[in-house]
Amino acid sequence: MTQHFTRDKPIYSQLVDIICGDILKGNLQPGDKMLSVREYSLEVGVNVNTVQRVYKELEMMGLTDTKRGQGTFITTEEGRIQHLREDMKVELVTQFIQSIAAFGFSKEEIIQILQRKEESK
Amino acid sequence: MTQHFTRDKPIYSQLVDIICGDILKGNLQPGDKMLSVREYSLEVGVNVNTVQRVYKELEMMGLTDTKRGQGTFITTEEGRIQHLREDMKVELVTQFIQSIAAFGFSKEEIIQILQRKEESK
DNA sequence: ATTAGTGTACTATATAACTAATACACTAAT
DNA sequence: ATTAGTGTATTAGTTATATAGTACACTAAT
Repeated sequence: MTQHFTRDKPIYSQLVDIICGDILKGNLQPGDKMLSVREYSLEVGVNVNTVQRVYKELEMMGLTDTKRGQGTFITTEEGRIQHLREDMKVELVTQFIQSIAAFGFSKEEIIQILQRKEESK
Repeated sequence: MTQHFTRDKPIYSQLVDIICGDILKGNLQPGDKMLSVREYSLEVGVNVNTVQRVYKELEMMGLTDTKRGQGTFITTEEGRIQHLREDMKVELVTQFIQSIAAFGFSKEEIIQILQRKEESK
């Protein structure tokens, strides 16, 4: 079950994004035990150290709790998840607005296209 | 006049973006002579080779014409610029939609925020 | 006490991306 | 022919990323 990665971004970073997405979408619920670093490294076909870095990032973001010897678990403090959700939203939108301004598009012009687009699920 | 760059993206790439923006916004007009690689390298405080890479990219994108010994000029084929404009627009929106889907946001939710945001110029 | 499963730390290596320094080559004007 | 201004090529060094291998440390179950 190897994953496909883009080359414009480090693998560990893409994995963080994927897991964040799974948490925000509820695929990973508070309290859920995550795969061990070794299991997950096999699952996605990367080195253990890469996964370790992913898990470290997630813990620094406050999204996971690591219990040495037991495993890594999705945080049960749902406030943190909601917080992440809001932060993500704002950051995404802010960056997007910066981009469209940098390239000389108007907000209205963009919203128009956005509304016409199919929702990609 | 040194520029400030972010560290999550190569300098050359940021410079390409800036120049693309200037072209799309009309700050750089078709036929305009660009700064020489050496001038521009001083202007933004990076190495000549970095600028060279920027100019190479721009030429590959069809946005500039390079005349060895004379300089680099904004293309006079305005169709290319319009083409770039459309491509940029679609790409920006597409990537954005992918992101918001990956993190589990709905399009409507995002458009709402987008509309409330100030236009950042 | 032992064992299996977990996260963690460390060192080393390979590779690619990025940047830098320097030298080369073309063009136009004098 | 020379010179100043241009783009181009080559080589080298730095950094980030990813990987590999190995060893360590904690926990729970037996």
